[in-house]
Amino acid sequence: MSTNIPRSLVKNLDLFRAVPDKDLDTVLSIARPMRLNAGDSVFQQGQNAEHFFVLLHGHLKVLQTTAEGEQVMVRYVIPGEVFGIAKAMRRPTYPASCVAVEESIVLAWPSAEWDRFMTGNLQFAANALQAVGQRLQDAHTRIKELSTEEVEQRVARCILRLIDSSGEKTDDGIAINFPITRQEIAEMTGTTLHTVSRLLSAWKDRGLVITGRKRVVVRKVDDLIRLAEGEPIESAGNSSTRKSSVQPL
Amino acid sequence: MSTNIPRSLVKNLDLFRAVPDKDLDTVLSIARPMRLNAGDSVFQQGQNAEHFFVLLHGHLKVLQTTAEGEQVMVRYVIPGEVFGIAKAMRRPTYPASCVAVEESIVLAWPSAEWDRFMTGNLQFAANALQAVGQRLQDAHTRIKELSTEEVEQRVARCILRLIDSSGEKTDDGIAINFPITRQEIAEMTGTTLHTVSRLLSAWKDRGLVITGRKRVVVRKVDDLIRLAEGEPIESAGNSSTRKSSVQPL
DNA sequence: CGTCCCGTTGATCCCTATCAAATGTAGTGG
DNA sequence: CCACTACATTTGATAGGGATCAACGGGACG
Repeated sequence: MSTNIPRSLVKNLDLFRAVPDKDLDTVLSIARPMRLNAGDSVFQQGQNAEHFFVLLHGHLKVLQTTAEGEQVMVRYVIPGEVFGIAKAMRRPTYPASCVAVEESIVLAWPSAEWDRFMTGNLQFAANALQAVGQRLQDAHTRIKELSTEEVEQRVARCILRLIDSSGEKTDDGIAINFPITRQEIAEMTGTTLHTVSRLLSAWKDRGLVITGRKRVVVRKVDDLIRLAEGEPIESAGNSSTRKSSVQPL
Repeated sequence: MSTNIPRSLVKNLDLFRAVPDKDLDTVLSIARPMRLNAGDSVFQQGQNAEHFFVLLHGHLKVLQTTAEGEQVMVRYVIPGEVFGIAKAMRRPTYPASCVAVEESIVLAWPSAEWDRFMTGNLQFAANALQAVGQRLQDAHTRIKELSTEEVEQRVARCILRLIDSSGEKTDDGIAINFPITRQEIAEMTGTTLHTVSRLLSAWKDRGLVITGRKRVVVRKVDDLIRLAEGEPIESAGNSSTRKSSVQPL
C-alpha cells in the first residue's frame, strides 16, 4: 500500500535525521496523516497511548490538568517535533492532553511501530533519545525559572521563546505566528491571565509590544531581553541591536 | 583487564535490565569506581562532559546555578540511577553541577563508551530512553506543582517523595535516610530556608514530624499526604488523636 | 445585532520573601 | 574535656508581589 506522503516531508525532521531512505519509505508507508481544527484534541490525559505523532504544520499545546481542574501548559509543539511517545517510555497512557491551537496537520503511527523503528534503525533510537533529552533540559530550565524568577521575567522569556520558534517579521515588528490568548501565556508561565494582561498593557504603554486579541507583536526585542534577565528598564531608549538567544520552550 | 566489580552490582540496575551477561562484563571491564565524600563534586555545570555515571551508594544532588548565584536542585540521585549522560543527548558540556550530599560511591565510564553501549545493545538504548522519559515526567510534574500549588503542599510532597525513595523505618517513624538541610529542601521546592523552617516547626508542633539538624522523621504520613493534596488539617497536636472532622466551606 | 469570548482595570488581601538576630549543634584543636 | 568556630535552625517584624474578587469594554462570528 502506498501513501502519497512525499519522503521530503519527514526527511528533514530531527527524529529521522540520518535515517536511510529505504527505512524512511517504510516509515511513511505506515504513517497516517490527520488534519485538526483549532481546539481539536489529539489525545487526552490518561487515554491509552495508541499512537505517536509528528507535527507537520500548525501549533499544538500539551496540557496537564491538576486535581482542581487548573491547566498547566507543559509544552508547545512546533512543526517538526514528535509528541505522544508515551509508549516509548513504557507508559501505557498519555500523561497529558494535547490540543491544536490552530489548524494543524500531524502524522500518526501506531505505538507498536515504535519498537520496530527502534530496533530497525539505531540512528532512530539515538535521535529519539536526543529529542527527549532536549525536552528534559527545557523542563529543567523552566523549573529553575519558576523557582527563582519573578512573573515579569518569566512572561518576557516566554514571549521571547515564542517569537524565537514561531516569530514572523511584520511591518510592526516580530509577531507570534499563531493565535495565543492571555490565558495560554498564563498557563505557560505559572501565573494568571490578569497578571499577564497587566504586564502586556504596561509593555504596550512603553512601546515594547503591540497587542491585540490573541495577538502579540514585539517591537523592541532587546528591551524585552533586558526584562527577561531581570535588569531594570531605565529610559525609553531605542533599540534594535541584539541577537535573540533564548532557550526554547 | 579485569576489575573486581562484581557483576551483581549492575545487573539489577534499570539501565542494564535485560542486558546479556557477556555485554555486562564488557561494561564492567571499562567502569571505573569512585568514592566521594560529602560535599565532593562529581562534575560542574559547563564542564566538558567526559564521563557518565551510575550511583551505587549514597546520595547526590544535581544543581543548576542561576545568573544571580541562586541554586536550584533539579534532581536528587538515588542509588541505581544514571546521571551525567549529557553526551547521550549530544551536549558537549554538563548542564548542571552534581554534588555528593553524603559519602557515596559511583561508577564512571568515558562518554565515548555511551555510543558503543547504544549500538552494541538495543535493550540498553531502550532502557536509557525510558530512564530519561521518566525524568521528563517527573520534571513536568514538578512544573505543574510549582505553577499551581502553595509552598506548604510542595514541601509536604517533597518530604513524602524523599521518604518514598530514601525512607528508613525507625522507632520514631519514617526517617529520611541521609542528612538534608532546610536549605536543600528549599532548593527543591522553590522557596526559602526560612519558610521551610517555619513549616517544619509548625508540623513538629502538631506532631506530624520530628526534626533535627539535617534530619527529618515523619510520624504521621497520612496527615502529610493530606497536606500535600491541599486539604487543611484540623487535628490537635496531641499524640494519637485521629482526625475526625473537617469541613472547609 | 446579539452573544460569546477575550481582554482590561480597579480594589483588596494574604502568602511568602526579606531583613535581622538570637539560639543550637557538630566538629576541631589545644 | 572545653573553648572556639562554623554552620544550621528558629523566630520576629515588615513589606510587597501577585492572586483573587468584581465589573466593564470590545471585537468576532453566527
